[in-house]
Amino acid sequence: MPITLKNLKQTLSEKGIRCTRKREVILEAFLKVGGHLTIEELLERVKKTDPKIGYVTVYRMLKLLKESGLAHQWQFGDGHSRFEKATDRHHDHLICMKCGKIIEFHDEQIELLQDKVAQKSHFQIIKHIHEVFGYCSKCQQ
Amino acid sequence: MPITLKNLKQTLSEKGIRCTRKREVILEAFLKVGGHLTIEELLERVKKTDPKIGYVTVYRMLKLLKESGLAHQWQFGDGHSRFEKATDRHHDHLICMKCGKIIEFHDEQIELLQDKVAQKSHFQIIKHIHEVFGYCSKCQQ
DNA sequence: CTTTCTGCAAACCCTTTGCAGAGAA
DNA sequence: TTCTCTGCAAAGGGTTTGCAGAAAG
Repeated sequence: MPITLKNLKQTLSEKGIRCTRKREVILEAFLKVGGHLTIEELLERVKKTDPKIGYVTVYRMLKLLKESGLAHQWQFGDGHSRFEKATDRHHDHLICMKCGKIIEFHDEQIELLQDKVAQKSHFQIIKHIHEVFGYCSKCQQ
Repeated sequence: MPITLKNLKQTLSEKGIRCTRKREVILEAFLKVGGHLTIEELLERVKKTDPKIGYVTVYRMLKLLKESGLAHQWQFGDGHSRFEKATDRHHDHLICMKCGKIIEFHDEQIELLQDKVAQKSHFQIIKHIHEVFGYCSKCQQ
C-alpha cells in the first residue's frame, strides 16, 4: 500500500491530529519530493506553495509523522536531521563530494551479508546507514 | 605498526605541533582507554591525572589528532562526536540503540560488493560509512 | 623573546519549547 | 466556544572561536 495524501491524512486524523491547510501543504511536499530531506530543505519546498509557513511548523509536522510511524528520522552526522517517508523501499547512497549528486543503490547481497554479520553477534538490526562518499563519473579527474 | 605514545608524539612534532605536558596527558589517556570516546568521556579520564585540563584543550587535541590522521571522528547520531584511535584496518559498527554498546565488524565481501555497485555507476569511492543500529544480545526483549 | 597553548566566556548552529494570538471543529 | 495550531522569540545542548595570559622553544 503506497502512502498517498489521502490515506496519510486519514491515519493522522484517526490519531486526533488536525489536518490544517498548512499541514496539508507540508504533507504534499513531503510525499512529492521523497528522499532524505532536512527540515530546511522541506521548508524551502513548502514555502513555494505557502511562504508563510515557518520552520517550527515543518519541524513539528515531521515530528508528528515520525511519532505516528509515517516517517523515519536519520542522523548522517552533518548536524542536520533528515526525514524519509516510512514506506520508501530501503536504499543507500553514493554521494559525490564535489557536485553533491546522489545515486541511490540497493544491493540485496550486501543486506544479506550485513544480516549475517549481525547474527554472528546476536545483534537485532533495526535500521542502518550505508553512505558511500567519493566522486561521480563527471567529477573525476 | 601499533600507535605508541612515542611515535605518536614524533608524528605530531614532525607536523610542528608542540607536545606540552597537558597534551601528553591527553594522548596517554586516549591511547590507554581505546574504544569510541566522546570528548566529555576523555575529559573525565584526563582530569584524573590533571584536573586543570579543560574541555577545550581536549577538543582541540582530538581535532589535531584527526587532522593528522591519527584519530577518526564518528557521528552516531546522539549529538556527541566520538573519537577512536586510527587503525590500519577499516571497520564498521553495530551500535546498540539502548545501551550504546559498539561492536566493530569488517566484511571483505561487503566491501567488494560495494566496489561493484560503485563501478556500475562509474563512481570513485573515497570513503564510506556503514553503521548498523539495533539492539545487542543483552538489550533484546 | 617569539610563537604556540590554554581556559574562559561568548558565539554558533540546529533543535526544542513557552506563550499569546490565529484557526479549526 | 473550546480546543489545537502557528509563529515568534528565546532557551537548550553540543561544538567552535576570540582573546588575553601562560608556557614552550
